[in-house]
Amino acid sequence: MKPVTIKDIAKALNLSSSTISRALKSSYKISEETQQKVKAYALAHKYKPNLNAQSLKNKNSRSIGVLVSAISNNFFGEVINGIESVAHTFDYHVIITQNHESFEKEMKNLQHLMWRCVDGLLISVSSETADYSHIQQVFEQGTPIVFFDRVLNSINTHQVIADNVKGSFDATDHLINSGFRKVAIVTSSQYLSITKQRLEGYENALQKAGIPVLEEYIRYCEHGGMLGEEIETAIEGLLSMKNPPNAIFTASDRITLKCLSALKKRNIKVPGQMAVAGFSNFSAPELFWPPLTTVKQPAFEMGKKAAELLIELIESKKPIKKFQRVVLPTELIIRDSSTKGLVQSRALLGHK
Amino acid sequence: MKPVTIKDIAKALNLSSSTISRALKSSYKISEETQQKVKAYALAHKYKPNLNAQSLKNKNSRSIGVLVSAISNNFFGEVINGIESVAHTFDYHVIITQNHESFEKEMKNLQHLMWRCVDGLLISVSSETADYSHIQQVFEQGTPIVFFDRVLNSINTHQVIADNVKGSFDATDHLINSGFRKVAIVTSSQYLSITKQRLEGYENALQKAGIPVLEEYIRYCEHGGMLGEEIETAIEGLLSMKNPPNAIFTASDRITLKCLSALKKRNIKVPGQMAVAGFSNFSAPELFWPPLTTVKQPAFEMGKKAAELLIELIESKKPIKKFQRVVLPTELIIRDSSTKGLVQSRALLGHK
DNA sequence: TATTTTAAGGCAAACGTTTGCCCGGCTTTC
DNA sequence: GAAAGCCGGGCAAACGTTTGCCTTAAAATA
Repeated sequence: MKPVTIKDIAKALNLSSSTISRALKSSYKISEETQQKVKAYALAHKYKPNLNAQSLKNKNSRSIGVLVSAISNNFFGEVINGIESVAHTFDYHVIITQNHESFEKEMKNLQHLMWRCVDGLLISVSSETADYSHIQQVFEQGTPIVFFDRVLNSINTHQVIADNVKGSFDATDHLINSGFRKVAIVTSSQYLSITKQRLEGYENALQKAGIPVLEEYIRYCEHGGMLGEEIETAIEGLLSMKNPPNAIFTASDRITLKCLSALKKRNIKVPGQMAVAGFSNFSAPELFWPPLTTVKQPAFEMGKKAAELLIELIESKKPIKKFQRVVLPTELIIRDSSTKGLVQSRALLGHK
Repeated sequence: MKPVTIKDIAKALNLSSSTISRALKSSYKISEETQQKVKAYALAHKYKPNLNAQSLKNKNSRSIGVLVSAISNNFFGEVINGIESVAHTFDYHVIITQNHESFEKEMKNLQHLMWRCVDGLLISVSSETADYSHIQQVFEQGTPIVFFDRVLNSINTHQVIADNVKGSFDATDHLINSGFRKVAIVTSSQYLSITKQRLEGYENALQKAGIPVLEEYIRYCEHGGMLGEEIETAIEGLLSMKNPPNAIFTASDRITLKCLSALKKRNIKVPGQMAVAGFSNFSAPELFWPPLTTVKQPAFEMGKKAAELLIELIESKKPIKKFQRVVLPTELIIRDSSTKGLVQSRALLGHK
């Protein structure tokens, strides 16, 4: 019934607790023979170290904390799968926290994780996060951190991101090449690294085509699209222009979804009246109407790589000074939402 | 830098540790005056009890474990949001584990959670789970458990489920009333409670309409649709019948999605050649083509209720003998995928 | 032979809380 | 006036591990 402890083993084998502890750790101070005996007994009796006791003593917890905006977001769901896949093989536990794009919640979650003595943090900041002193602080206290997706450049540590510049360049370029020269962008808050990067790719593509960048074609969503009216305002603003766009590049899962809803509500046909392409990791973009042209990020790999780097950071004896910035390739998948007629009409014919 | 401990407070206030501990807990053994003093000091110095020390002493952890199949499933994502909403107000932490419909993983996760000394469990079993001895065991050891969604009747504790019988009755009935009398069902593994319940509703609706239940119209997916070929086999089986169905009722998020993909791949028009309605909590079913008729479960409420019951179970002084079976209402939302012509043609016209 | 080294392991304190028991002083009760 | 009953609080052990330091005996060195 009761779990077996080191003391139990000590008593059974007529040794002291310290010997057991050391034997299980293969300390050089314990003879090979004794080690074997102890390990065999431990295995046979399913000894599991008491995590709380270990944590109390070592001031760690064999767990890593994850800060994301929302797990219902398919992208983050996949990232977490990647994180767990490596964390579990290294026997770390993953504690997931969601901030729902709220700075307030992000701070609370961070505090909570620190209280839980997590050994390291995997962070993708909220779209409201303009002030990073809370993160800076725990970083300076020595907590290992790896950023992914939405990174903070002011904190010198590993980063794992998608090639946002190229991804949005590809999408915008594709829209332009498909005949849409009036391309708007609906994106997250200015604070976010991904916003800056995706904006850069968007502007690069326009520049390449010799199209001037219109400020009014760029719409930010302070709360990353969490608030319904954000998107409504953005779409309404774009549509009511004297020279409205005929294509929209949407910069995230949630924004893509809400933009499409907003357009549908207004009976704007996509792609007939408005072409759409966006960053997104939906599980079935081909089932949408229209099938969505998407820039897909390698979410699972991102989580995997970030977790690997973090655990390396945690377990490294000597402090690591050289930090990596891992950039993962994105993939543009062209479907109907961004095309001018052809594919669409085939689809229509199919439904006759 | 170092977090303040009870000992620090004791030293500062010239009291003993035990007094501090009791004062913070408002023990009757400590005078009102001293309590005030201690609490004020604790607050001022941001005292946070060391969780590991508490857990070690009390053999609990102020955390609850959650067993689900996959958080990328929108339904479970929402359930977890509900769970967290109440857990956090009661200062419990939520540890989420995914089994990806694997019995093996479910057992591992359960063991891991027990190792972490979770104070209680929120369980929705995997579709492979036919043997529940692992759950039975921790239950008998006294761990509070609340089941949700996919429940186990053999273990006597609280259950929170959706009204699966009525939900699938509604959907099937609606399909029949829309003119589809050859309704098949693609569902999860036979083991699951939701499968049995949803099958019951399906059969009730057929019975009401005087339609005999055809065994070949019922297709199970042992792995809940995790394996691509499961759905392929099911769809292929249905389509190759001498008397194929003209409507499919799909019993879960994942199955709905994969069935639609499989149909699309075969160029079967929905709803022209095959009507579809299914259980699902997609965030934007109206953006699919066709817009999906869905039975929506109150996922957030389910998580909330389950967590409330669990925490009550955990914190109750006297053992609770009387267990509830909470049944939450479902909602049928009719869209194009299940209709015969009218709405669909409107949609087509709109795209001309 | 006397001394140092090494190997193998034990002792006990420590991590931060909790809690059963004890204690001194004051008020009550007979 | 002595016994009993609070009241407010302290002592110390315990939870299960870890680790610095000590001990012992044997082996190596001088």
